[in-house]
Amino acid sequence: MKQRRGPSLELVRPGKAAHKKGPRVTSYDVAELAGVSQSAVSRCFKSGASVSKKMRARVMKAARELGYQPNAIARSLITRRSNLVGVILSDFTNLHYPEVLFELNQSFSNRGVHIMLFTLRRERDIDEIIEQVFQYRVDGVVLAATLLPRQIDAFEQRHIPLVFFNRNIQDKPVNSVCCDQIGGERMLVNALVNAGHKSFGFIAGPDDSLISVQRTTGARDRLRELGLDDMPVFQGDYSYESGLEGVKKLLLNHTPDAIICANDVMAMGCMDALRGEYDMKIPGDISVVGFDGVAPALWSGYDLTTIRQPVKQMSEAAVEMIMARVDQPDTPPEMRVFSGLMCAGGSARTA
Amino acid sequence: MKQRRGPSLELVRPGKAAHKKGPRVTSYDVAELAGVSQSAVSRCFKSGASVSKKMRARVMKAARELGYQPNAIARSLITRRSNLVGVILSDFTNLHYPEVLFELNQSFSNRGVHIMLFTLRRERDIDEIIEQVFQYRVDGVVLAATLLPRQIDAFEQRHIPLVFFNRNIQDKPVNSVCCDQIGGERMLVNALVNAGHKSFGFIAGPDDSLISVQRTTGARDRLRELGLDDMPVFQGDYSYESGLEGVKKLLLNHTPDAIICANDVMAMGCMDALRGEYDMKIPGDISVVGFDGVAPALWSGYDLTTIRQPVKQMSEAAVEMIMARVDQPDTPPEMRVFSGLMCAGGSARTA
DNA sequence: ATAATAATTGAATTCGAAGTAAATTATGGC
DNA sequence: GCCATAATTTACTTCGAATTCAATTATTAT
Repeated sequence: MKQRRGPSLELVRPGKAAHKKGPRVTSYDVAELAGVSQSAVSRCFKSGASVSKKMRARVMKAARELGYQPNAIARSLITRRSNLVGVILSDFTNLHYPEVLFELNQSFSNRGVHIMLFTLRRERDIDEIIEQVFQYRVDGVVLAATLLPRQIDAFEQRHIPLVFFNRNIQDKPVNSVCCDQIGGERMLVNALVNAGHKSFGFIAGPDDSLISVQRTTGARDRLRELGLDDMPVFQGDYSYESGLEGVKKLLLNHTPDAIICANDVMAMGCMDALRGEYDMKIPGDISVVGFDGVAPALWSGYDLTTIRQPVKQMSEAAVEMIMARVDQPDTPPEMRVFSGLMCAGGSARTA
Repeated sequence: MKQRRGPSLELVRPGKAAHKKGPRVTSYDVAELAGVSQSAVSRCFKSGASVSKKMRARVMKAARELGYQPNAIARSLITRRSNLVGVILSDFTNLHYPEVLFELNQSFSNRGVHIMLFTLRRERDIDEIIEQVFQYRVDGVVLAATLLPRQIDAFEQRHIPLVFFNRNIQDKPVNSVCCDQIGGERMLVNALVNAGHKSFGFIAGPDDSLISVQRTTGARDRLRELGLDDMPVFQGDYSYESGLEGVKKLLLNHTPDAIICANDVMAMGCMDALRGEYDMKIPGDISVVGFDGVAPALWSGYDLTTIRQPVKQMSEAAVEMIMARVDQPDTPPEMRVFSGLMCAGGSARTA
């Protein structure tokens, strides 16, 4: 086992500790200690590389002694793969999104990919956020927010895989994963009508929310098909408070026997208002249904009849689509629509 | 305005488009188009740099034309600053943590720092997560999870600023931001006792949760000081279900006139069980209090009496501490304890 | 044992921006 | 207009790991 002084000397880089901070352990340090080349160290940390086990053992021992961890930043630079994805969420206050984030994180981390989180304070911050996303050379982006065509183009030009979460974009072929909003509302309406409900009220989300628009028209169209009267619509903003407010507005003129809410949070506000301020029995006097299937809605306190989005499957699908594009950039855009699961709770009379 | 063909030719790098992917725009491309050096481009994108306005204008124009965005990965490599921080969360199902994450993200992004999210499936995954955090050379880490001394040491050796969120570590000086769990419980107990409650029950979190231990002893000690009987403790796991279960166990033998829960989610489970399965009036027959101040607990359906953690201030403090250490590595560890805000709701008789 | 082949290993280069020091240009004073 | 000083600008090097290709070593076939 002859020592190789020569080569190992050449490994000492010129201005090593020249910079500011304390000594960081690099692959050169490991190489020097193990008496091998830097390339060898690099190869030892790559799975399918050609390394003898003697070499691997020596390098790993040295690495362990020095507490070496390969620098993912440097690796990203040369491989052009950051193993980072951006997740852009517009509405973090809606209880639904933390769940989405959690599931996305699970799915990505199973593939060794990490999430950089971006939240939008105001919708118009999006351009700034997009710039930052670009700067970090993320491998892909999952968006639960809306983009303008020119913004989508920017992603395409840079070949950054993009998946929209619950927003389908018109006039542009893009990847998206959606819950079938319309189908979900139709299920709810069918169940309500079958149980004898005749008069409806609707509490919607913001009018610039495509999800809300879809849920609203989904319900309205089905009611029309069934020959029922048009329902009054109150426009809320997905918040609990707007659920409370919606009830007050809807009960001003007439008394529906069912209120359909564009999401669970408003539905819960709605229920609290009906019980607390109108002393109505749910579902005896009135039925309430929501959409999303967030945890508190399923608790026995609310026991909300709702459409539960298959968040786990949707997240997994989004991740699959991103990764497919990363590995195979010419994968064509696809739209995957998942049916929600009807959860018949005690908040509505259903048949 | 003479053209400088010579120098700009030398800027063409040898094996430019040799790699795999399509052409990415780099500072060299911008330099070439603007007819300046790469250094100049770099300086134009740095705030306090010495650049003539003529130069800046020319470079910016070229950059805009090419859609150039500086590569944050390459920048991180040379500056040794990633502007990334890791946030490690152990229990994402607790509604409290999404709020923490959101506030942390707000505070960090105000400082141009981005969050890499890590969640723990099982507590023992922590070592693996730590490795990944190290690999990305994050500038700091916020932890809402527990660490062993050896793990803390690893962070110190690498000079990675660390802040614990609601976990105070014994026997080691570390940065932490906490809500005063003990003080909070004392406030609750005082209010309950002042209103005449005499017999208590407690629903705790997991016994390896320091927060739960502190909240439990905080309540118990105050009860003892006030000369009241020791309270039975049911050990839950912070989940809604364990709140339900806790009620069943606590009501088996005796009937307390107040149940204290180690967090809001269990308190809500507790309330639902009392109302739904025991048909008890809250707060007429029994009082319930929680801890955290999560959104649903403050809704009128529950209107829970609880201690609201000042999440925004705590997050801002955590961020400040991280950034202080980044800029000034020898900043001594500090522990910042924030008092919670007592929210007297309708779930408890209080005075 | 020897040639032919396969498996390892290493030197040098690359990713893209930033810092350093030297060179150039602009400004000021007289 | 000329020298001194300040302000810009450039060439070159650096950060740390991966990769290419040539060199070396180990295996196999003959």
